[in-house]
Amino acid sequence: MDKKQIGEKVDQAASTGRMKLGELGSFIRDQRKAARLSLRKLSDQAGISNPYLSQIERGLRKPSAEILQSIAKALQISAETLYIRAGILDERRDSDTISAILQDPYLSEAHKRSLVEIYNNYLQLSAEAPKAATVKDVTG
Amino acid sequence: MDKKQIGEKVDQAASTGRMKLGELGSFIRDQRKAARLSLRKLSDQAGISNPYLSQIERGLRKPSAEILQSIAKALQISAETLYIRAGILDERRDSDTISAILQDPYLSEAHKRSLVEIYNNYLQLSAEAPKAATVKDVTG
DNA sequence: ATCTTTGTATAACAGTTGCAAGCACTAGAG
DNA sequence: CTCTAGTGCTTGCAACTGTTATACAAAGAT
Repeated sequence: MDKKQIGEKVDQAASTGRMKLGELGSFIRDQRKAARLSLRKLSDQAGISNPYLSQIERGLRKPSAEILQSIAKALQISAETLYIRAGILDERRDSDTISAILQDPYLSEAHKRSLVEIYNNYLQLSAEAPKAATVKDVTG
Repeated sequence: MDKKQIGEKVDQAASTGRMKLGELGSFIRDQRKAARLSLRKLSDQAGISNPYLSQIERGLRKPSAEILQSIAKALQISAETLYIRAGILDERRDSDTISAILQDPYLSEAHKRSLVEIYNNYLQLSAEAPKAATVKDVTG
């Protein structure tokens, strides 16, 4: 990888970061408008300064998780929604139930397998259900 | 609420915050030691400076979600674990499995109830599991 | 004994986060 | 028309986050 390619990689990473902040900001602004709130109203309710909220919406600043939490609460949406958009949290997979079972910290491997199997049996009894997912499908 | 009570409230909140950072730091140190890693080794693997990791472990600094993510990855634990301890994420994610079962669009109510019951039975067979969660607990 | 590793202290520093004060503009009321 | 209230943004700044470099004491290894 020569210098030109390294330069391109860096530029790409930088603009990707900015895009993420812009998306988050746009999303917050959209939610705010959907809630019929002015920027000042939302900032008051979230307990943050209105210039700062403005900067966040325009993607100029990267707010901490705490600020995101405050905004989410004021918007009456889940904080996780904002965390996901901010890149703090991963997006849940499609096969939530199996995924949740497999990641449960309190289940043994044997119990996990049993639950997955029971779950798949139940799916087969439901005409509207998708094709039964396997453990392999989930772990990829 | 008179001034004395307000003062006590503020003091309590402040010390609660400090306790939270100390808990997080202790947890990270415990995990590090369980993994038989030196502070310098973990900081290298996490890509953060060792004095900073030391300060985090001693509860002197409040790391960003990104730093927590790096530490979690180096410790091979989920970032969510650290987020919860840092107060970024609610512990209600602990009942992910039940929550996922209940929200699964392809399960009938009867099947949901059955799966939850089986899950709770498995929890009771595990000494380390938390107290069995009920459907009511999850839905709030 | 010496040398290495470990965790911590400290200071200086750069960059970032979030705020307060203030500005420019628009819409509506009188 | 003027004035007021509301709106979103600009700017400068303080505090914080995270780094680097250096140093030290204690523990562990040879």
